[in-house]
Amino acid sequence: MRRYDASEIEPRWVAAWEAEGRFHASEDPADERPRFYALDMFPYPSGDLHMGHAEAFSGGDAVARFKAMQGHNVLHPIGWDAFGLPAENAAIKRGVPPAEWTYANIEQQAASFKRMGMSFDWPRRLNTCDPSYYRWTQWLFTRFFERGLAYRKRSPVNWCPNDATVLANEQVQQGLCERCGAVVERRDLTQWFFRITDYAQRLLDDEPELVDWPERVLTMQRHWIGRSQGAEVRFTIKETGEEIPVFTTRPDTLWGVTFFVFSVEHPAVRRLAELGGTWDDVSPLVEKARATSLNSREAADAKEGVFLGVHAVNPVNGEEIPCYAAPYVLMEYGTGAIMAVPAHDERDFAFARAHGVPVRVVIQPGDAASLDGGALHEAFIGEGVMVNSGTFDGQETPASIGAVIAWLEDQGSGTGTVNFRLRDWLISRQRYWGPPIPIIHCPVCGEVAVPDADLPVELPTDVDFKPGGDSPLARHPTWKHVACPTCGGEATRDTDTMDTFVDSSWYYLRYCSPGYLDGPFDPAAVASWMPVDQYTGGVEHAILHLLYSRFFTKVLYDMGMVTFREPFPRLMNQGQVIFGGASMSKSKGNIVEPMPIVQRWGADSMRLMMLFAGPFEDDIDWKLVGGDVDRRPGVHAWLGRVYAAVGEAAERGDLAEPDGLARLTHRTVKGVTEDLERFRFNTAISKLQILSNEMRTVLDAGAGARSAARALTLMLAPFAPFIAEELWHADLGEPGSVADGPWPGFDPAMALEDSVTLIVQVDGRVRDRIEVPTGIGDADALALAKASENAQRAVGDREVAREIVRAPKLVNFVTRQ
RNA sequence: GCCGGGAUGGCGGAAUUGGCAGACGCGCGGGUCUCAAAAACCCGUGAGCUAGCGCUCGUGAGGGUUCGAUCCCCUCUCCCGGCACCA
Repeated sequence: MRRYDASEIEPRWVAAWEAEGRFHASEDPADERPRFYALDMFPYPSGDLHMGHAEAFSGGDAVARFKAMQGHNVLHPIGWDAFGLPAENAAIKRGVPPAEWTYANIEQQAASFKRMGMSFDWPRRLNTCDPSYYRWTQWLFTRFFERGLAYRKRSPVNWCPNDATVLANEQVQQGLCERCGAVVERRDLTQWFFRITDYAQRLLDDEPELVDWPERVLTMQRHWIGRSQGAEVRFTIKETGEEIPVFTTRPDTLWGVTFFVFSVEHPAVRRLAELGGTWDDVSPLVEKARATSLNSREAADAKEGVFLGVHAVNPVNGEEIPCYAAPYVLMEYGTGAIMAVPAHDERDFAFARAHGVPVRVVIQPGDAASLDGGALHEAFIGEGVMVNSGTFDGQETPASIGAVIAWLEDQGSGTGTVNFRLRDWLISRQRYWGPPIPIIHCPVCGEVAVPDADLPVELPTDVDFKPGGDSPLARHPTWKHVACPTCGGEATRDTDTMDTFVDSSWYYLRYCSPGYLDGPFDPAAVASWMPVDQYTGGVEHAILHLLYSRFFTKVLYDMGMVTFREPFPRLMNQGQVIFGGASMSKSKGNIVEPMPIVQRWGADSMRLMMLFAGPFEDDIDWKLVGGDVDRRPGVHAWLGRVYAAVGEAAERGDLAEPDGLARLTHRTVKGVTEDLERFRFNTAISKLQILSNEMRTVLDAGAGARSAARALTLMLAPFAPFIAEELWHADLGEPGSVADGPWPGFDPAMALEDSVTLIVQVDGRVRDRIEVPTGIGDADALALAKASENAQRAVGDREVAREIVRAPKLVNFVTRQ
């Protein structure tokens, strides 16, 4: 008997597909097939492909191939997110220029993808570090700049001392650098930002257009945007007369304000403390805060804080209350100062207790008893009735909040407002491996965008790219010196580069027309492909890449460059590939790589292992499902059986096929089609295994199975494209590529089981099983059930009180107890 | 602390609308073939009781609804992920 040998089959088809130029999306206007844009998050070239890529792309490719077989004109592009810190750091470690290292990895990954049989539209490949790409990243920056969406400001920012660069808030995880894990520091620096906060509300409003996003990603984004409705209330500093606004979600507690707190970084703190004669006490707190990261792991002690020696006047009642500076108030949220209501806020309560500030109850809980005679043991933060609040007494939350806001606005001491947690996106980096920010600083004209005709501003190659205190570009002797585009005078280039997430915020648009020279993308091509029909990628981008891309798309929409507001209506997150319950890492020594598996058992087996291991969105623990690379995977053995069975079925030609097999084939087509639509690869493969098992039985009985074999081969193609192509040609003798389909259809009547098992229960317990025709009626089913000896014995001499009949599935006799 | 998702055999996991729990696969046990082994193929495989027909128990724990619950409701435990002084 012939033997399945992936190492003989697969390289042949890699070469054949390459030679005939398969998998190109058609731009022919006469091509009337519906278009389908299947996009996988593009990889980062920091080495060869890892297990995460293998998992994600096995799934993404199955979808792309499935859609193509169904008759869609599929765009399934590939490219590389090639700029950025990891590649740069790896290059530095190896002592080679980042470009050299990056391009070498790209070629390796491209070769691996080809060996895996990914159905990419190769001529469209792009990479973000290519000047022909980042020219347009820079062009987009200048458009943002013109619209006031890119701006420079000095502010406290996240600084990674190890990578020697600033980081976006989104890149700080629990106070640590997302990339290297170093403790992030806080520095006051002048940096470039994108005004994503202008789009905060729209990022929420357009959520209904994200028709198929994982719920957890939506909640993460919602939480990150962090919308709070409330009021801005203006307090006056008694000693200076200046107004200091605060944000509160509970203006109904204004009558319970007993002190006022500034963030230690608030610009007024030093001045007020000096005025109040307390600066010597306050300054150590300020110094301490400066050294702590913005997203510090340790929340500041809510009790820590110092009296400033000045007072604030409560606008609702004119009361004078003490002002403090305390680290528990964040400069980054709200206005950097708060009105403190200890009776109704946990942190304010703890602070008040520690500093001997009075606690005044102004919200009475529904059950007044829980106030314990007015002596609070903890803050009451729930809803209730206003008390001790002048004319507002008796009003109930939440209606009271609106009433107070209306009154504040009438009084001119406050306004209803919305506050967001989202901060502007810090995009400048003091590193070499990114697109230079296309701005020229002119002593006369200020910040001037590099004219379109001068783009791209190319990265110099003769530069010491190692990270240092400033940008490597600043250290180049000549690069930054240019004439001002506006006045012609001496000026200097901005020497920072852009965050790599800027590059990846628009790559999906570039894929639609990768060689386009008149803009970042051809509007007609984008109109015909976008939005992406199915986006696949890791959940680690739940906030970063996905939020930024949504923001970019909305800006482009406002610019009239695209006609849609959301780029990715459908998103699927594949699970992580882990090992022994933990992520794979060099330090743990538990790294498994896909290519050795491909070499040993073939790409088809590797892909099937990934997709059969469990639901696509669940994590895969390779320790549990992968085993030793030298041990033959179960799916490989299965492919061997398929190879044999399809071969035998083909040899028997048109020998009659049992009706049962034909029915199973139709049922399998129905099930696999539905499973593929829902990313249920594991159950789809299981159904194919059931079909191939049945084929084996039929063949062993001497019957034919050719049409089952043909359908099986077609349905196998999205998962195991090589063996499917081989069987299609060599065994079934079909013309063309199996990848062109067409995807098999099914007859709904044939997809029904011809008989089902009728369950006979007595008091809910299964007592008999009877094979009955699918179309059996209730009366016949009941008659059969009554005739069951097993059921009769179980009923015994008890009386049947009720008969539940659900033909054709079940009859339940309920006896009188 | 808050938000989201989970918990099913030795393992990965199946199970339309509430209707045979454990599909499919791995592993394991037995067998065929072989001088032997590997491979391949066949049979078995939730637990307990039983000579057998069969019976009982069983989807994290406890309760509820129902003729019937892995599925719906309530309470709880544990696990994973995210956020974490957000005023």
